[in-house]
Amino acid sequence: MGVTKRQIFTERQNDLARFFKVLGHPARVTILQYISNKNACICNDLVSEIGLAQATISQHLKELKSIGLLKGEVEGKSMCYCLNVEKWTEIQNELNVFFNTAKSNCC
Amino acid sequence: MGVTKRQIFTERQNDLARFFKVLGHPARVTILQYISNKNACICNDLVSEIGLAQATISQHLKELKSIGLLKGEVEGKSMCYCLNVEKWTEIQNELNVFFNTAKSNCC
DNA sequence: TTTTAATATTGCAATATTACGATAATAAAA
DNA sequence: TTTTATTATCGTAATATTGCAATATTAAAA
Repeated sequence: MGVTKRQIFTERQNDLARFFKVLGHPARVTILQYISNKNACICNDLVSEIGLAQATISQHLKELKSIGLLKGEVEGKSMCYCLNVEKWTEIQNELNVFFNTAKSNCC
Repeated sequence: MGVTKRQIFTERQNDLARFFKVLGHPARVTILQYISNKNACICNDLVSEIGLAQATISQHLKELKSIGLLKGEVEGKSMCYCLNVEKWTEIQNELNVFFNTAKSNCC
């Protein structure tokens, strides 16, 4: 056992769950807050800002990139990460549709 | 290793992540959709509707209850689950604040 | 070219999650 | 009281996630 049975759900259900799941870690929430706060994009400051090892931060950034929430660009010898605002808005809208649909059906 | 370091994050960051995490499974997304669709509250239909064992569904319901998204009431020999609309709205608002704050800081 | 700085990847250990069968608990029905 | 139906909990196996040290990669600087 132990395998999530994705095949019994719709693509939309799986996609929604995937978005929620990636956002479902305090380090990733914090990374997103930090990057958006700095306006300018951020790279390794996260390591000193958040108390996690460089390898760990890098993994979390990878997850956030995997759903398109972050864009990373090479900037000299470091990486410049910034919010992908289009995707950000798209996901926010998706989640609101999910919430509003449920609410309107229910009550 | 393997333990999420919650102590290095704020309560709000942990709370947000917790909401996202609970919603981050396709079975739980599906359960919420199903319950809200039926308007009337639902209990064991979920087991036949979704292709998961009764014990598994029960665990997922427990998770959803743990963040207050569902209310469960005894109804004869079965349980009647329904959306906790106040909590639903509250969480939706929290998530929107998170999304909007990031967006307005960033761009 | 060699060094340095920043980031990514690999490999591993610890922990958490997912799922299910078996069983317990609960309440109505017989 | 006994049976039946429904839901919860326990125990366990499989898988996934988290975190870090060590190492690789990459590009500027010396």
